[in-house]
Amino acid sequence: MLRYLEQARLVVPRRSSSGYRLYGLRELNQLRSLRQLRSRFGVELTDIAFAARLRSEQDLRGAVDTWLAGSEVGAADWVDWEQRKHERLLAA
Amino acid sequence: MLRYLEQARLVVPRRSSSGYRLYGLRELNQLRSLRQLRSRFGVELTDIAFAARLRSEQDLRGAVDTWLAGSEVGAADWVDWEQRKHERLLAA
DNA sequence: CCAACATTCACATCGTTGTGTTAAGGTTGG
DNA sequence: CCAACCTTAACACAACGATGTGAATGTTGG
Repeated sequence: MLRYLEQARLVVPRRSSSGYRLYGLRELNQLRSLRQLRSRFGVELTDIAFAARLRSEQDLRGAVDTWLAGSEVGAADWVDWEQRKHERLLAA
Repeated sequence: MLRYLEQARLVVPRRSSSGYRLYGLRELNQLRSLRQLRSRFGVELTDIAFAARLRSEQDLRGAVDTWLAGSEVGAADWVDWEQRKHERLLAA
């Protein structure tokens, strides 16, 4: 999993001269808070990727905002959706 | 696909008395702009779901912002990621 | 030197996303 | 009435996300 997160550039440890991954305080904190984000909010990695894009890509943010406004998607709908996903999980 | 979008509550047409889906101008616009969002920005449906959550769930937005700030993930990294995904697709 | 670690690479698995297909049947315009 | 639509339900499926497992090999503290 750590390798996966590294490849996704989410938590990238430094390397020792012989290639060993060195996890410092910074990385441990990232890992802990990342786990919190995921368990408490059901956030997925692609979601974080998207959040990062939203804050840096101006026109993307505009387009998304426009879409959301134009379609009156109350967040309640989406919460419902995520919730049903959860329920399906629990049913197994 | 239309059924899928309806179930995901993204584009929900009205129904005739006998259950037929009635797509009006509003829905057609939603479909067109949705397709643009996807093709131009590589946005996925879960991303839009997440954007909707971000704008309504205060504490979630805070948590994500904190995480992004604390880990100095330049958006360039994520763009890279998405780009490699694309390249892999094209390679097939 | 060697046991206990680490590394990469490759593969396996399970659920989700986004699509399409087919079957069995209801609605409707002409 | 009937052909041409629509509906739901069920299944199929490739790609991706998130995770684990194993083999073959390198590093290191004592």
